Amino acid sequence: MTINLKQLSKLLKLSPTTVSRALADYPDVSAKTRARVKQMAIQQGYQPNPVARRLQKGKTETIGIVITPEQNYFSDTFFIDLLSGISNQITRAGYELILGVASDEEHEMQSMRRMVEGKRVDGMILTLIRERDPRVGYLLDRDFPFVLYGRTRETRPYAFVDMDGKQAFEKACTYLAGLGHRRIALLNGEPGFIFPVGCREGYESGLFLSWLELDPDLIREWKHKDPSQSSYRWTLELFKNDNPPTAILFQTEAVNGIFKGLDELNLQPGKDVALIGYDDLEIARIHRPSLSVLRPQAKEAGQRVVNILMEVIKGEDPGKFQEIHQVEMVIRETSLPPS
Amino acid sequence: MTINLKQLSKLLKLSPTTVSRALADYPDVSAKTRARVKQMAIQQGYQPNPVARRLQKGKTETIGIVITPEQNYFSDTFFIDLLSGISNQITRAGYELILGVASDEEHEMQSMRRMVEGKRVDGMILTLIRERDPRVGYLLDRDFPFVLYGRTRETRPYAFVDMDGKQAFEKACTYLAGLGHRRIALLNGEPGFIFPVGCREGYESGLFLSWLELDPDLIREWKHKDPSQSSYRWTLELFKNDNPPTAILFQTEAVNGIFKGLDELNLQPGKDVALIGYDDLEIARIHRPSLSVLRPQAKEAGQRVVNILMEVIKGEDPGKFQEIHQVEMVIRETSLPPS
DNA sequence: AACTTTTTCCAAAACGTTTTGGAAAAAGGA
DNA sequence: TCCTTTTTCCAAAACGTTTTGGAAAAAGTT
Repeated sequence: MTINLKQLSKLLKLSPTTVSRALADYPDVSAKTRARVKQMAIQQGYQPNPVARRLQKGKTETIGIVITPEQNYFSDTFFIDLLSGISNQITRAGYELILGVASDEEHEMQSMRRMVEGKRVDGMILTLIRERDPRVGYLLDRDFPFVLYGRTRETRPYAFVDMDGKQAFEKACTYLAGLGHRRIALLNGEPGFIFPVGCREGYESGLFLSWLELDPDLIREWKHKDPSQSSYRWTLELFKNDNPPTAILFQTEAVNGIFKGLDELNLQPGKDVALIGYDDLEIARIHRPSLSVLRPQAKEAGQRVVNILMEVIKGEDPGKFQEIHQVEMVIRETSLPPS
Repeated sequence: MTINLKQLSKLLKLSPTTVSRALADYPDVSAKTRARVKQMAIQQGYQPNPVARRLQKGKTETIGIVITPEQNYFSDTFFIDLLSGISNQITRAGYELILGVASDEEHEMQSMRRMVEGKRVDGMILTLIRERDPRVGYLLDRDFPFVLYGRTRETRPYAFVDMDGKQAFEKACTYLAGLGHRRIALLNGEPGFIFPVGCREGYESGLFLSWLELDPDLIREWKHKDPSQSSYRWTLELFKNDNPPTAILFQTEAVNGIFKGLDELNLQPGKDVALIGYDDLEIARIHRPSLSVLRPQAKEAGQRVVNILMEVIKGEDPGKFQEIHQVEMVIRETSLPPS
């Protein structure tokens, strides 16, 4: 069960060197002994001790990620899908994923530094990226391998996988305009993070392409810590406008607050107000009427992040890996023409 | 930055032995040199290479956990709170938390075996426990340290931290009965998992203590994979009863389906039907009327799990560590007397 | 002063791999 | 047969710690 290389080689009457090389498919061990070694290894359930291998190889075979619960990141399926893609791909590479949970920005940095400076990981994965993200500068400064899920303001080249939020919101916006909506509101995510920036760009571009005016009164931002509460208040406020919107674009995370607000205003989602959310959370499918959404492929993105990180760890130029993934639109019941 | 012990000892004109022992506060190094060593270590930013230490110590200093996304485990704050408590405590101990994400029961086992048989962890944390859980037998068979968050059917002693679901549901049930409710329904979690068992026991005990009859028509179970959909159907079905309930106990996870069902039946939550959910998710606080809940202290539980696991790894008898934590009841707006 | 005890330090071994740099054995070529 | 090349194997070193088992130096005792 817990046999090691020396014992295995004794059993085979071979040197540890040969056994090690046989298992690693080196060409300088004969096919016959290689087969014999492999068979015995399986029979004895031999698995090389990862800690010893790491020491010798000078690698930790480990990737780090730090998540923060205060931001409602785990709500529903999106993040776990991303994590699932990451985890599976890391396992496939024979690596380990170590997880840090930090309560705020400061602890987030602290947790990352422990991993990096403590030589506990070979690379980092960063999520929930801010517009100016100190983590990116930190990692670039010490030339440490990392990949972002998202983007940030940084002139030096770095690797990232991002969803094309701009294109997604542009698509949703022009779609609604095509249906005849003229007053389209944007309930955007918290300023400071990078994602809402793209959403806004796409929204404005969509308006422009549809020959619609941008009305600042139709744009608001909710708080990450409390998406429902802030979006609820914001929805009420929005319809005090004497020329209220007939459609709203938003992140699905905030949908409970919007539904609540519309309900209070006696407005029916889909019928009186068209809605398209970003992220296909469970609530979107379950709600009646079901919510039209923009659906990012989180699992695939997670896998790409890992594959890229492996290349960067190998020494490839991070600047070569900058991927922007398209986002599909799922039309359900809340994206009707204005009544 | 990346100085190692040998280099540090050269700088100090001491042997690596002495430096190592000085940093570890061994008594056989003089106070003077200890101070000198520590100061230089800080100045040079020396941190012992964890991989090398692990090899020498014969420990991985790593704890494993496997989560499964298909079950809606990550919904909202509960699980991330648990994970947060676990992670923080593990870091405090100088350990690492490695995470596996498995899509189903089979991969869950596979991921765990890789950690255990691949000597990648010193101990396992298990969550989302089934009534008969093969993971527990597996770990007990090979005498591998682990702690459950939850319980299972197993005669051999093992360590666990569990919430007192029985007491919680009993408390909620007698509370509702005390308000005058005579028809109290239970919308329980999926059979096969351990948690609904306790909920049911508490529910039945609560009825008994309140001199109420148990009516099997008032008990249903929803599916883990799709809590909202199944609980929605179940809610509609429940009120076809010619003697419908005036109150429902359930896991908050399923609340969207219940709200949806009640809405369709033109029943107002809180007013026409009293509701108490288990788990204080965001939706519970945000909803109007706000949802009365049973609130488990997930973070504290996570910390206890880790502390216990550390003891078990040290060789303590796991049977000594069996904790059942009380659950507090938070009365909000959905637990009024029957109208 | 001579002996004992305590304090302070360190060389060497060990943890379990992989890699380096040959060496022995087999095969091929003349 | 003898020399060269190729194939097959392995001893030793290395990765960076901690621990073991002293040894030297200092302090204390008589």
